[in-house]
Amino acid sequence: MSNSRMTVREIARIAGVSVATVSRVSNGTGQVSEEMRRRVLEAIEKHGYRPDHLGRALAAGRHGALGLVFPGLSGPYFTELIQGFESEAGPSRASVHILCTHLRSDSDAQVLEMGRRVDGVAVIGGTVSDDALLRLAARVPVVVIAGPGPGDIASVRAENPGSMAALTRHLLADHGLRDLVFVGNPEGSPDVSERWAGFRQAHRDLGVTPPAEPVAVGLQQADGVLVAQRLLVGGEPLPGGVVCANDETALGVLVGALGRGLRVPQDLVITGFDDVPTSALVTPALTTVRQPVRELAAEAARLLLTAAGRPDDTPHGSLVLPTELVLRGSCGCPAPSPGTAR
Amino acid sequence: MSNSRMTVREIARIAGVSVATVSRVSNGTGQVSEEMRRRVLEAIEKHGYRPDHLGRALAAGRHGALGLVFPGLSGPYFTELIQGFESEAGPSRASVHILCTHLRSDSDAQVLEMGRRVDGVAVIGGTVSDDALLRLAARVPVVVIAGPGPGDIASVRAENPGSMAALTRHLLADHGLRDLVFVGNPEGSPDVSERWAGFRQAHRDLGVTPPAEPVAVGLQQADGVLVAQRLLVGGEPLPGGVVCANDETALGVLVGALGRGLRVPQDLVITGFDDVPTSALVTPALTTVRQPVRELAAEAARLLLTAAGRPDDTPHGSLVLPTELVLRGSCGCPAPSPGTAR
DNA sequence: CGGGAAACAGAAACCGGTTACAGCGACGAT
DNA sequence: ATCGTCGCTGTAACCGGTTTCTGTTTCCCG
Repeated sequence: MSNSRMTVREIARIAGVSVATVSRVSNGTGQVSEEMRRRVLEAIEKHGYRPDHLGRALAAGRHGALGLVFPGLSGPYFTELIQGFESEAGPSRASVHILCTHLRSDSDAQVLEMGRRVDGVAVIGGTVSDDALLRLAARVPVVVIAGPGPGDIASVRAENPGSMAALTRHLLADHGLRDLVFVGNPEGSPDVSERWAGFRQAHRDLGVTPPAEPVAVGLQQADGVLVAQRLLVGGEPLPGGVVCANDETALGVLVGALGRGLRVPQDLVITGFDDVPTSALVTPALTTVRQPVRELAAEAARLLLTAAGRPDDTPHGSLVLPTELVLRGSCGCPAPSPGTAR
Repeated sequence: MSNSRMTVREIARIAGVSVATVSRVSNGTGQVSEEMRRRVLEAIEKHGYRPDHLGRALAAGRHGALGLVFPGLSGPYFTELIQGFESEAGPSRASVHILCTHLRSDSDAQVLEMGRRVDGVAVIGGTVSDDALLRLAARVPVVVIAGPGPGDIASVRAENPGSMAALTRHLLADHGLRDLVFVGNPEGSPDVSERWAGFRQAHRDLGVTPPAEPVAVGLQQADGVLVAQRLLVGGEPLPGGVVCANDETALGVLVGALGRGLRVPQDLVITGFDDVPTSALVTPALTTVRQPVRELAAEAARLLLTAAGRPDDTPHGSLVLPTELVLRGSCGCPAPSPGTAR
């Protein structure tokens, strides 16, 4: 029963066979006679032997693990990402290492260190330097999630500028809104940068002058609440609409606006990006862009797992998953009847 | 420069020394003459050698890693937990493995498997069976976060029943409210179970009959919105107050209530538990109980790291961190002036 | 009955580090 | 001059598995 200190050699001694035979039985490889198999299995069963992961990994030259690097922010987006990644790695018996860079300066070194503990690393765009990314890719397969990979490093991303442009055009043309503000920091992440670009492009396409600067804040719900405080007080005229870089800030703005007695969308139009579960449920429901976050991470894990199998090292190319414009009440579109809301 | 296939023996051959010397130099242990050190460092530098983690771990008999098991739910609570854990493990050069059970049936086996890849495991209460927990603890140090550990397994938790009772007494006695409902599923997690107990205890202490059943829903913001839909429609009389098992559902209920034109706290009182960042920023600000989530996880990591050092295996005892009642506007207490809100 | 192939078991090398132990030279003390 | 000590270095064993390679049977077929 004492499973602690059991090794192949110990089991071999007990079963009266060689270590090779024990290994073959425990792995189901090679040819073993019925008699031998029985003896070995009996010893294994009796002493609760399970092969040590380290020895196995060392011999195989593989860790059986994937790494996931993300900035260390709160919210549904990142848990969703983690779970999408994990749900794909788990069935392949690969464990998942995570690293929160917290946007610290030594994160490059930490990522490199992670590179020698796993068989592949997925990095959220904007968390580590391009230099570190390239050095990392020299050792293990690397995939960038939600951002561009430098060099020929593979990337998995959602379609951002197109759908953000479509959303902005919808507000400008269909609802006739003007004086839109964009909430989000384009410097902070490639995703936001692309959305800001799409936002401006839509303006130019329609001959409208876009705002010169975004409202550069973080991506958390609390940031949205702060924006509402800043934007909706005093004698300042209300903006025509608040286009947020993600749903979390949009929900923050929404809560802040409703809490100040503003009516959405009559007094203020608000839109988000991501389509997190809450967005369909609030009143008014949030107009947003649906993004397959879980799929993004799952796809990254799949790429890494296949790349880890072959010596043909890093996967190439850039995979762009489609997004979908979701029009709900918060932009002024007629809200679907509550029963059919998804 | 080719760091790939460099081993101790290779470096030793190049530098013209023995593997022992290389190891001593790279680890800074033992006595090495200046001349030897120089030669070795030169070879290491020139060929970009970094010792392989697997070989080192195998020799040391330690993985240099901690595991974190959580159910796989979204939201700020879990990202907070992950980061608290990671921020403590990182500086000790321990990597963090995560496992989302998704409340699947085979999670016990997965947890056991994780047990042989790490030096210690932290498990969120309610995610794996007691049996699996005990088997796991036979191999590696184990700490339960936010829940009771079976046997003498250590646990780190926040004070739940007392602060929830204090909050409930405040609503019943100070605000004179009746017909409170409790939102949360006591079966789902030990935390919620303790809070439900505190809620009922406060009723009994004041001679008020508590509700027989909680509104048993999940812990996500979307669940709160659904509760608002269910609770606040039609001819049903409004409850006197909605006491939520955590802030996320409370924020969901708040958004749902505000979206229906209800005034909080005049028409409906809402309280939460956790004090997530958003709760202080919404209007009205959410009355809640502050819980040191990050600290909880960090403390668990610390316990595991010290336990992993010594052969004295699993840590014992149960550590209970204090919580703090935070009275804000959503229960009817006078809201602090906006400038001083924290 | 002889020959070849297939089935099976074990010894030993290997994965990439760490470290106990032994050996060797230089130095100081007796 | 001799002995002990100290400082440094190398050899080899070890961590716990997998796998190659060799050798022995056994079986089948001509």
